[in-house]
Amino acid sequence: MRHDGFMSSASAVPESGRPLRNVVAIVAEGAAAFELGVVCEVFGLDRSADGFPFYDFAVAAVEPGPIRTSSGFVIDVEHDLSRTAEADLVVIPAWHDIDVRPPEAMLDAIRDAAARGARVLSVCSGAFVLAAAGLLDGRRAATHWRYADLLAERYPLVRVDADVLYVEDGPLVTSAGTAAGIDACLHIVRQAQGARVANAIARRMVVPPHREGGQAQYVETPLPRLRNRDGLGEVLEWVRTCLDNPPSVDDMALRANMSPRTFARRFRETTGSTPHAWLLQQRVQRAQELLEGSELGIEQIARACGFAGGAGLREHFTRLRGVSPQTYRRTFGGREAIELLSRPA
DNA sequence: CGAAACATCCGCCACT
DNA sequence: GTAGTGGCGGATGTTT
Repeated sequence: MRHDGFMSSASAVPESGRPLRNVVAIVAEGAAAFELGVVCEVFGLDRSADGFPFYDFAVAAVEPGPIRTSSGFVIDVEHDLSRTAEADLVVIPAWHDIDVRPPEAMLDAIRDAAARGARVLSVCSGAFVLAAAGLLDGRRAATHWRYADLLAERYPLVRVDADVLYVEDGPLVTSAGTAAGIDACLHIVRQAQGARVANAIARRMVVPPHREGGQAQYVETPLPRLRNRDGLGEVLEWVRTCLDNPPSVDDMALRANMSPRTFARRFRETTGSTPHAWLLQQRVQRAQELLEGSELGIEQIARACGFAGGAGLREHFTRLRGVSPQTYRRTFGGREAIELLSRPA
């Protein structure tokens, strides 16, 4: 398994395509502070000292200068849209008024970016900007549930999916309201820099831990009703109930009604990890929970997580978390533990 | 710690 | 021709 090194995965281009270094968020008068904030949090902080990838991040507008957010405060935008010319990812955090057609310069900028092969991400009502540019024609898309019907009505060629947190279709990623933007941003990081970097950033943001491990759990799990497009999510849930006696990869494939080979492929496509590597992550996470929240001994915890003895647990816990189980329990707790786990191994 | 037995992963390729 | 599937085998990783 080679998904555990930040340095290697951060510098190399992973399996899924182009590098991700240059990120631009486009804003306009009435910009949504939270949606923009999410993008800034994921891509705009320099965490390189901790071994995270560094993004060349900028906020741009058609006309640089002061822009008033929907919350009333003013931000000073330094860049104009020429800044998007070298972007690997262009983000439309939201659009202040879906009845107002975005300026042609903005539409041109994202069309050019997409034509160049850059990725384009929208959050919430930002999907209307992508749709106005014609980029979503014939593609699946997500937006805030309040706007889903309207988006489908105005742009009949867009296949609006109202159930998911975000949708990836080709180079385009569209996400639902506000916080779903976090999931979409992390998804893009996961593809470009690997699941482990994405998970670590998620930890750093103190996003609930059950969101880690892959999109299958939440992309394919609709907000209102439960539906699993390929049965993967159900299998993941099932595996979680028997971590003390972990199923083999073949068992999981059987449960998913797929051949082991296809199961492994599906698994990588949706989670960015391999079945066994993911399973180990789950077992170590369970151990982590038990170390914090129970009085069980290391041996007992090891057995509860499917290890034959403390040695196996120690090896994997240390590798994946950077400290031994003992040290973790003894030295760290609560907030400090979160801080510790944010560091590369 | 190493060794041996066992499981997983992934490129390759034939097949639908 | 293109796209998806799944078997195979050797390198690699895991368990005992």
